[in-house]
Amino acid sequence: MSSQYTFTGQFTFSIDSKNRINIPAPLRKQFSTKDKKKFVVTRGIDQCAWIYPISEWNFIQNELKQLSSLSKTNRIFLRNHLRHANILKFDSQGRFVLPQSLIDYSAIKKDVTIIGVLNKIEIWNPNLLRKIDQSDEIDDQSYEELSERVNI
Amino acid sequence: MSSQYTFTGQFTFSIDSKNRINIPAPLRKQFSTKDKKKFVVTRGIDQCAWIYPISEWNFIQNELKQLSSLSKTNRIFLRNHLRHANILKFDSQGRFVLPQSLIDYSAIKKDVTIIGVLNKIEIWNPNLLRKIDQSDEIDDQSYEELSERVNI
DNA sequence: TAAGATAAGTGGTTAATAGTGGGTTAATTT
DNA sequence: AAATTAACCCACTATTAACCACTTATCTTA
Repeated sequence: MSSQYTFTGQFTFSIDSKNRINIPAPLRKQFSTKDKKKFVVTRGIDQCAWIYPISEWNFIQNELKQLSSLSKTNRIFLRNHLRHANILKFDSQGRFVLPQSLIDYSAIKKDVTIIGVLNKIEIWNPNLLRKIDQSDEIDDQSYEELSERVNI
Repeated sequence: MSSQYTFTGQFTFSIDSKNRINIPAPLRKQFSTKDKKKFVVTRGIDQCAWIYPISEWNFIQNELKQLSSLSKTNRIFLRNHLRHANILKFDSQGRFVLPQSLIDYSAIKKDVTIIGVLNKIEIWNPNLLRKIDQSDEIDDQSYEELSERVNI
């Protein structure tokens, strides 16, 4: 069963003096009535924050349950993924306050770049994203491997 | 399963002061009632913008959903493919506004050349397209390789 | 083939919404 | 009880989307 969410697009917003960030309307509109305005913010694997609608997060949690804690990698991964997860909801203007720990982790100052990546939303420091963009080229070998699994 | 869309032809239109571009009627007429007026504009692999009817795009999205974000290559690939994708619909006159980022990317000024390429539509700066046209000749060797896979 | 009718392409105006900022009250913490 | 934080409300501005209007081209039909 696959996700109902298909976030796309890129937006440049700002974080205000009360650490509030606005969710871009095109993304916010996708939130189903079932999920109300609830979502989870947590650490991304890269240096950014990830946002999952609550139903997505529940699905991910079920996936995570399959990882045995006998493996050290699993233990570390589970810890880091779960301990920084905050269940939030956005206010009547569509904003939420980004926890200080995530502001620090993703080195966010004044501006943020918000991008939709299918079932999640990423919050970036614009400069970091730009840097990643340039350094993280996908090599031909990886493209070859991708092509065997994805037909587009 | 192959696409229902078979866009063909070339048209020269203009972009107006509000960054609106008209979809040529022959192409627009193909949009199925199922797709309403919804489509996706995104970066082409060459220096142009690509338009996919929403059902075409959904197919691509479903393929992308199979990629786990635990892989770094996947994360980069997903981000860069999705962040430039804008879900839009054309207005009652058959136009849409081309996002500024795509205007920049494809170096569009006043005139645009719109061409149908099977399941997608390409938006070009006429000068760029002309230049590509001259430099990107297909050599005999490549034609040979093509001939083994496509029977026309 | 000429004239009317229809559709297509382009331009502008208005009304609604989105993004942002700040203040007030309620809740929680110390 | 004081202080800090979180929820809620109101307001301003800029952008966007819906609407209306005009000109040119194409098609139809007498």
